Amino acid sequence: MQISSRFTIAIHVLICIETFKNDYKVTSDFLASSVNVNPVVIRRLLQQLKKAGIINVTRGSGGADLEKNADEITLFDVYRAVECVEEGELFHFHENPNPRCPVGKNIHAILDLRLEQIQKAMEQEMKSITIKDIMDDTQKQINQS
Amino acid sequence: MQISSRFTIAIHVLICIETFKNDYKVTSDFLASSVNVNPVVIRRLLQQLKKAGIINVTRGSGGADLEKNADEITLFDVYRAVECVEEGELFHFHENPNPRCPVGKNIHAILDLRLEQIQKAMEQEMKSITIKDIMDDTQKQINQS
DNA sequence: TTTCGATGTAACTATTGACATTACAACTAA
DNA sequence: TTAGTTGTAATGTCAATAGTTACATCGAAA
Repeated sequence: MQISSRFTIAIHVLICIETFKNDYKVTSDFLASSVNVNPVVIRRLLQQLKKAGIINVTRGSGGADLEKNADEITLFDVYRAVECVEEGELFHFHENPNPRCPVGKNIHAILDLRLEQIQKAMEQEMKSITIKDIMDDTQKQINQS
Repeated sequence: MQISSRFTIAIHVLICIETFKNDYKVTSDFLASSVNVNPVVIRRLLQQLKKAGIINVTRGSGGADLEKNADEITLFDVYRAVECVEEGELFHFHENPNPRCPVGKNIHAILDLRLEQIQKAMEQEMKSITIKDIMDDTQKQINQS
């Protein structure tokens, strides 16, 4: 099972918002066209990003813009905002192991620390990358192509 | 979306195989009882671990045992063996972004390196932990409880 | 103050993947 | 040959993602 495409779509959306902020009104239709999904999917996503304090969405006249500076938004913030994993737990634990088996009884206690260690490694890496970094990558890539 | 419980079940199974190897014939029914899932789920999992060269499964008379030493099996080996993520890609990319949008056209090239960087961080951590480590944790935990 | 373009959200559907379960052929040792 | 086990196909159930339609609500401009 992979981490939901909501994550990559969210990054795509944030890059678009920042890239086109001076030239276009960045609406859900505009974004939906770039990402190539249904506008409602984008609107739902924008709500999640808004709740997390990452963007503003303007009702009525329309459009979205960043609430924070691009270098203050990390990929971890985005990841958390779009709730790709339930309750922040990357690994799905099998429930109800047999309590009468010494391994089954203790497996949760045994593995919790190790799984957390792995998850933390991933999250640390996410925290080290900001939307600003991706914006810079984007400029380079667009200039090249 | 979380990483499949196949991963934690596989670790549970390997710990059981090693813990009980001298006292029981470790069959799919035995394992199913400890994990508390259907024996067929265990058999399918055992096949994946076998294909990866991690364990042996004895047809006919039954039972499973490790093919390598516990300190030569990393959590990454297990993770790969049970194919928790499609084609080794942790992140699900949205397909068909708009090629006429400068962001949509380049988003894949822009993000690929960064996502790989995050995935690698997680995989490195997985490679640093072996079944032997978990076995040691298990002994401590069982003695305590 | 009406109109227009947009957001916010509910409702429904389709699709996909995980996991459970039944059934049975194939195999091995006693 | 028999009993116990593995290997695997077939089928069912459930949850999550994502697509779509529909419409109430909002805000700015005509």
